[in-house]
Amino acid sequence: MKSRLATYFGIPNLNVLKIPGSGQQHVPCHVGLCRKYRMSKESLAEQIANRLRRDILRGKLLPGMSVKERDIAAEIGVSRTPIREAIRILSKEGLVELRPSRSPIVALSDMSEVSDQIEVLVALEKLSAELACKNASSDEIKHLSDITDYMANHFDSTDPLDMFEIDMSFHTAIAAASGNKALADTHGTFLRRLWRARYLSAIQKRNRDRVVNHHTAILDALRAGDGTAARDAIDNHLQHLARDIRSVIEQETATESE
Amino acid sequence: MKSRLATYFGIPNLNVLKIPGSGQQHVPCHVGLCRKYRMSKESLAEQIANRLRRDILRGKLLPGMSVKERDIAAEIGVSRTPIREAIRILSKEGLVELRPSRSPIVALSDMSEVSDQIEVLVALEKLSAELACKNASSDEIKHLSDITDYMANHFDSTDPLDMFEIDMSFHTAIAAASGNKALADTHGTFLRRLWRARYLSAIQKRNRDRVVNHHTAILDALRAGDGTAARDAIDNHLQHLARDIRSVIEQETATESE
DNA sequence: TTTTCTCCGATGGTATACCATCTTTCGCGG
DNA sequence: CCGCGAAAGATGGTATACCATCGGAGAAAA
Repeated sequence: MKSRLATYFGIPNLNVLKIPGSGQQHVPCHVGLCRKYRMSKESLAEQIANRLRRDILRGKLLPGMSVKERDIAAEIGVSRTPIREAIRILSKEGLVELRPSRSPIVALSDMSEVSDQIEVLVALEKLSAELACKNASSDEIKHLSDITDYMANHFDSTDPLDMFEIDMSFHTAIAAASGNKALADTHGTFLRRLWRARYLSAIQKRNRDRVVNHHTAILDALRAGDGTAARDAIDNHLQHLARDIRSVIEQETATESE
Repeated sequence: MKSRLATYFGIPNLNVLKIPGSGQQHVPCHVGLCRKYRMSKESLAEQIANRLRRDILRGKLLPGMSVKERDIAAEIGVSRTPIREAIRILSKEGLVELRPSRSPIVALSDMSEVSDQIEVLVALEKLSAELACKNASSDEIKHLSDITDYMANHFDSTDPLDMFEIDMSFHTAIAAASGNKALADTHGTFLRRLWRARYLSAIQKRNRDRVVNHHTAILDALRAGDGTAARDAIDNHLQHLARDIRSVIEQETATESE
């Protein structure tokens, strides 16, 4: 019997053959085989964290739901140890909330928390843009340019979710172009935390021209190496985003309290 | 026999009585007793993380040293499980570096990384100050004022390490006064990451007047609710700090390569 | 019927055992 | 003497077992 984990991650039969109740004595090490067969260099815990993160961000696990170690372990077919570790990873990212001697729950972010996070994200991204003006390589600029072009040309013919991810990659690329790793990491953390709110907003408030214009303005400032203009362009872009997110959340909470 | 952990954390005899080799069957739960006796609400892993964090930041564990789960577990007298978790916590804070299938090592922050982190810290603290202008309560302002007064009056008669921690609390208090929890948390993370570099710099470049003047300027801006002035004052203060840190690190690396 | 208390099940925390991998060292052949 | 390979030790990754705690269900008392 092939474990659900194997199925989920597309690991072939030769790997992770698990007979329920047989213990783990003769089961090959996942990581080891993964590495040997060049399948995955992540530890089980990281893979599980990725899986749970996606489930949370996509809404399969809703805010407030409890995340039980044993249940998830049984569902995936691994022991509790890597599940625990995955949950800790997600808690550090702010996606789940640990409670002493209780099940962790999927973090429920109210409006004020989301607003706070947006505020920080804006500051980080403005700094990213400013630094990118000095440090971005021509390749990185081209990458940003390609993303913008693609969005302009395929906005209406692409799945909204895909387009959303492309949009995200634009912002991630700016953070990367800053050349400041600590900044890019932290920026990425906040982007992930806001993923769900951004996603909900993005699929509702689709506005090709606005997005493309904003991105173009940012790109122009980066090309010109004008730090102040880049900050302003980012600020303008994200203030619109913040407004959209707020309106979506208000709408969502209003629906819930009906 | 009292375990070293108990000794280390000042936990009295009734708690965490551990007979080496006796297993854990009849040993009371640390957390439980801790809570019952109002001793500590932290889990073992968190306590260990705190201990290791201090050891790293104070220089007992030097950058580049390996952090072996088994050794630490044996030294403290607990199992590897909470040690693992503690190490993960520290890795998320950037204090230790995880390596696949290798011992984690204490993060060695070269100049460029520290510079990057300072850059982010400055941005976060400028935002904190700006927000604090709007959101700080009179109590919070008074707290900041008290800290500044204390530093002015006791700078030379206080242990440099204590004075350093007081200085840190000034900056933490500003972040808290922003009213933005996500911001305060992230700011705290960067402050911790830079603890060692800041500490080394602080004990070398003691300059009462400069620090007090800077803090006073920041405080005045906060009182006036002048966001721009607050940002500038913070920026000025931290640019001096950055310069000091850089010079200390240059000096340190020069000494090492002798 | 309501309230309180007790007990048990669910769940997270910790300890221990085992496995895969990597590193290092030692031995053998050139 | 040198280089290569195999075996053993060190170390992180995972599985499993046990314990303390907490909350709710059910019983007992008001």
